[in-house]
Amino acid sequence: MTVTIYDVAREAGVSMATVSRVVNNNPNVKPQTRKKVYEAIERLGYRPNAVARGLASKKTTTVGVVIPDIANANFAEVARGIEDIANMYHYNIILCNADKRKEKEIRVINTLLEKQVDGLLFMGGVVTDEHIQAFNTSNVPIVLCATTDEKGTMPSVDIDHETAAYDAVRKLIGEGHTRIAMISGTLQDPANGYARYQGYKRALEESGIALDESLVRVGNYRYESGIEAVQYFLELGERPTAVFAATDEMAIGAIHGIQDAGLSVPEDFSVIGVDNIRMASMVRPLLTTVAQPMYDIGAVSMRLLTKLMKKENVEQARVTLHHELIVRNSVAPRG
Amino acid sequence: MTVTIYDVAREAGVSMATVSRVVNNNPNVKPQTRKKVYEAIERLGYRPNAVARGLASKKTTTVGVVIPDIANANFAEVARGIEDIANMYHYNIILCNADKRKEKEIRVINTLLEKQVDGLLFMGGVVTDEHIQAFNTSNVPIVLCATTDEKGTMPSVDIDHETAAYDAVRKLIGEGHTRIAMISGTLQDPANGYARYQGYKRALEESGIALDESLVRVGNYRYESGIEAVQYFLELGERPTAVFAATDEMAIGAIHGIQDAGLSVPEDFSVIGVDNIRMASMVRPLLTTVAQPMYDIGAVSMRLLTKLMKKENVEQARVTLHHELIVRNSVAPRG
DNA sequence: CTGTTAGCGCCTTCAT
DNA sequence: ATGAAGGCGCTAACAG
Repeated sequence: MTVTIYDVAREAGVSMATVSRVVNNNPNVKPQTRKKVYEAIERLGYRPNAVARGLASKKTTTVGVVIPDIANANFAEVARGIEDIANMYHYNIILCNADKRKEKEIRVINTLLEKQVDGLLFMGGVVTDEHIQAFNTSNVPIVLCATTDEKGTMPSVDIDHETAAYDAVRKLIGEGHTRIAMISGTLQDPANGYARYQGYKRALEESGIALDESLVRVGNYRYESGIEAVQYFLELGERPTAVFAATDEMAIGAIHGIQDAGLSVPEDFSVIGVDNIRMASMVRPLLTTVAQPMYDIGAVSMRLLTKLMKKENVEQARVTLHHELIVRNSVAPRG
Repeated sequence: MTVTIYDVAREAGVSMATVSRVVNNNPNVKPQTRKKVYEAIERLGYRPNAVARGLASKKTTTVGVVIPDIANANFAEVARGIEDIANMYHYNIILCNADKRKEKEIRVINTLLEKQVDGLLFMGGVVTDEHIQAFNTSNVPIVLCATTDEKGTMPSVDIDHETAAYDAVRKLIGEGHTRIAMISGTLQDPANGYARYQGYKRALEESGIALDESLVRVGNYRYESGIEAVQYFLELGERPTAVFAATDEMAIGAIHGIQDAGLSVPEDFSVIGVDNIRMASMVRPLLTTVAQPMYDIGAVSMRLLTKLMKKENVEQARVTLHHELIVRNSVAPRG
């Protein structure tokens, strides 16, 4: 049924070892022999069995990527960065989704490890002690991609979320706003949640603006929660004039919530987000936001992983990439 | 270094076979023995090696999913359907992206086959003869998911794109529109391209509306091409009053292009799309569109694949799921 | 209910 | 430059 290396060897009149060599591009094969083997492979339609190869060589040349949330808009771009570098180093990558459920994330990590991947990328979710515990059972390197662990013990590639938020709010303050609301993520989320909230607080503090807790709403990162938050803000006695959303998707919800109430962005209300998802350019007005270098986050984390897999020594295992304010049309000076 | 089934056997004072049995939930093990083995596993931190297991059993309990375009908005929802069913049948799924490049799609298919997946899902891309040829070298079942091959030789799960387009255009006609433009996909794409164009033509024909080729623009499925198309329409002497876009993303581009020109949707211009991507509800006005049952497409195709993998006999290997018109706010009667 | 024994398809020394 | 042979870690009959 299935044709094996042995069949090819017989067909070509050589030994299995030789076939193995040509399949693996080992230079120690006479060109003529190589040709014979290739012909036999062609004739028989031989396809190497990666499972057997993995068992024998103890390497699978594949890295597993766990995606806590496949619907996350950042994901595709990060994945592209990962893949480009992976291809460059001849690794296959396999993606596994975990639906944002911690239990499933752990399960997926274990599945990938059982499959003997040569390395693991954990992308953009919250990293708990349970995760760390699962990571610790691994004897292949793991790097966090677009996230970090609080303790800072794992290799990781991410931006400085606190400063990103800080810069966004500074932009609003720079335009003269003082009543600045925030639509936050859950504060249990260190990166997209807590850190961004801290950045908001710091920017206000530095400008001598008192923090007004009634101006902070916790959302769930989704569009709808942006709408809800803004509806709440609009009913406040003393309305804010600007809102900082911890993610673009919530920022876009905010824009629409404001527009649905008959107000205009940015004339009546300025809105700024973080992430620079593709949709930020697919909304009216175009969203002003702080861009994360998604592609680079993916590329750099994969590059870091290749080094770790090759046991090259890396100077800096926690890298922080730069974010950038993207000025578009959703922020205006206070009227 | 790595602990194997053999180590566990020694530690528990049983044979490898017994350890294998408990790991695989074979009922033929005395509870007491089972307990001993579990304890040994715990003590040693044993993790089964899926590669070795795959080689020995000739099954990997994993199915590969090739994703021609990871940025495609439908993808996440389809993937969710696939996964839910896969979990139900205890299959792991591994995703492989191919960046919409045919050459890479073929490569990914081969990689997955080399990895000895038990089945393959090819999701939503154009299926060429080269694809078919690659599929034919497989000795595991393959099903097309959210796409079909022209010849109709492969198992597949999809909607009827021609009728979906037809229904969308009928809706426009029902509202009194007669000058109806279309933003099409590339006509080489049988499903999202050609079939939807055919549906457009049929709807016009049936209503006695002459096809005006100047009202058809070919886009590339992306937002920007929706904007461009509509800019072109707006410069026409006799403007259309409604536009049918072959995909929601182009439809949303159309909405914004119209708005950017100072006109209103749907007052000045009706817009309808196909797909019902999540963003269709994240735009103003909300997009009227024809919904594809993405989750179901994923779920049904995975279910079909499980049957094929178990060699159960399936009555109908090409299934067509129903689409549905979702009336929202982007279509109005002709003014 | 448990142990023994062959492989699964390939890589990898070690000879030659 | 090539071949022979011993595993890699596990499953699957087959015996008992």
